[in-house]
Amino acid sequence: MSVDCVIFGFDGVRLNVLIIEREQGGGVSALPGDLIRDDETLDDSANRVLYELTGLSDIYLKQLQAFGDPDRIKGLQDVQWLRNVREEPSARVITIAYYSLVNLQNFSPKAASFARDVRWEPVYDFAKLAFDHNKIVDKALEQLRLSLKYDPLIGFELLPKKFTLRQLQKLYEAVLNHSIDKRNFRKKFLSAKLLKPLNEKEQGVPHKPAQYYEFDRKRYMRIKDKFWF
Amino acid sequence: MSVDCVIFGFDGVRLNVLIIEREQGGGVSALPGDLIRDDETLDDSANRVLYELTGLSDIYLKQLQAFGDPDRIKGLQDVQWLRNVREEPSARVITIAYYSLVNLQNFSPKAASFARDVRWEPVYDFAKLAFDHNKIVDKALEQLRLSLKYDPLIGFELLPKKFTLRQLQKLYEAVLNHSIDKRNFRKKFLSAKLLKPLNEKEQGVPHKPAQYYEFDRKRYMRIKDKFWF
DNA sequence: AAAGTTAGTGTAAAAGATACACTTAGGCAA
DNA sequence: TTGCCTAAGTGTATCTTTTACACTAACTTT
Repeated sequence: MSVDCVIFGFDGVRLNVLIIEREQGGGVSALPGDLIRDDETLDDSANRVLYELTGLSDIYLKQLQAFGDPDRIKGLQDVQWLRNVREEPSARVITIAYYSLVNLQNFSPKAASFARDVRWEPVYDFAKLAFDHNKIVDKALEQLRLSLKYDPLIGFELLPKKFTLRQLQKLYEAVLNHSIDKRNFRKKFLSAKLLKPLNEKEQGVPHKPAQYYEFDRKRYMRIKDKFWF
Repeated sequence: MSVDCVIFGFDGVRLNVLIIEREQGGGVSALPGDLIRDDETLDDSANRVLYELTGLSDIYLKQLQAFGDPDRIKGLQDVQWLRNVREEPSARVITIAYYSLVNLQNFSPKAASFARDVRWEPVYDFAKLAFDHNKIVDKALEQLRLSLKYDPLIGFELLPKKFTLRQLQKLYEAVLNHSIDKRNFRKKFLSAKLLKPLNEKEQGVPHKPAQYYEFDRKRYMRIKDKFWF
C-alpha cells in the first residue's frame, strides 16, 4: 500500500502541481509518493512523504480517495521502474491519494533521495505521468474546486499570510477556471467579514498600492456553514 | 486490505444503515465488509460484498475514503473475532469505506454466510460497532449530506421509482435532519422541472391522494451543475 | 508631465429565498 | 349521510442575494 500526494501550489497567477522525476526509469514523471510503513497512520504517511520531499510540515493535507485498479501499475515503463526500486515489483499496490495545499512564497521544494528532480507544473497543461497519476490529479482538482466552493478556508491555505484582494480573486479564478467580476467578488468577501485589513499596503508597485488583508479565523468559525461561493 | 460498506436505506420516515451481526465473536455488530481479492478493483470488491450480503446489484455505490489507523483493529473484542476468521489475525488492515444508497421498497436483505443476522438501524440512534465503524458511519453521513446538497440525483437513489413530493421531502428532512417548508420545497423541485408527473395517484389513503412523480434524468443532465439545495 | 497599470467604489434590476394559511379530496366512524 | 381526520395542493409579499456594469484614484516609469 502506498500514498501519493497531489500538492497544489499557487504562484499568484496559475495553479500548479508538484511533480517529481524518477531517478531510475527513463525520466518518467510522477506524483510524490511512497509505500506506507507498517506502524504509521495514513495521514502520518502522507505527511512523511511531504516532509521528505519538500521539507515542509504542518501543511494542509487531506485524503482524497483510494485508487486500486489491479492494472494500475502494469504500464510498460512503470513495470521497468518498479523492478529497480521494489522488492516485489509485481505485487499489487493500492494507493491512497492525498491532496495538499501550499503557497509558493515561503516554499522551496528540494529533490529527495528517490527523485532526480522536483518541479511545478501548471495544472491545466499537463504531461503524461506514471501509473494512473493523471487520473489522480484530475480527481484532486475536481475535489479542490468543490471544496473551495463550500469552504473558503482552503483558499487561504494557498495564499501567503497577508495578501491582497486581487491575489485572492486570481486564486479563485485559477482554481475554478473562469473569470469573476471584481466588484462582486470584493463585495462577497468583505460583507462576509472574513478578511481583516492590515495597516499595510503594497510597496513599489507601478500602480495604486493595494491594501493587505489577513484571514479572520474566528469569524470563519462562526459563519463557515453559511458561506458558499 | 478490506472494503466496508455503509448502506443507507430510507423507509419513508427514517434514514437507516444496514448492520450485520457476527456469527462468531459475541454478537458484536459491524458494517458489512470483506477482504479485497487480489484480482478485483476496489469498486468490484464493494459490489461483491454488497451482492453477497443483500443479493442486490446495480446499486449506487461510491467510495468514501480509506481508514488506516494501525490501531483500528486492536479492540479486545475485535481481536477475538479476528482470531476466529482470519489467517493472520494481527496483520494490519487498511479498509476502503464505501457508501451505498438503496430504497427499502424493493429490497430484502438476506443474511450472508459470514453473518448471523442483518438488520437496519436508524442512523441517528446508534449502538457501538466493531473496529472504527462508528467513525466510518459518521463520515459517510456527513458525505451523504454534502452530496445531497449539490447533487439531487443521489436523493432519488434512496426512493422508489415513483414517489410523491411528500416522500421526497421526508427524505431530505431525514438526511439533513431538519424540517423544511412544504411550499418552498415543492416550488424548488417543480420549478427546476426535475420531476415528471405520472398519470397516477396514491390509492387507498385516508386523505387527499398525492400525485406520483418520477425523476427526469434527461433534464437532470442539463441542469445538474446549477441545482443546489 | 504624460502614459500605463491596478485599486477601489455604487446602483439598479433580476432572481431567489423566506415566511405564512386556507381549501380540497379522500377514508373512516358515529 | 354527516362530520371528522389527514395530508395534498396552492399564492403572495417581503427580504436577500446575485448580477451587470464604468469611472476616478494612486503610484511608477519614461
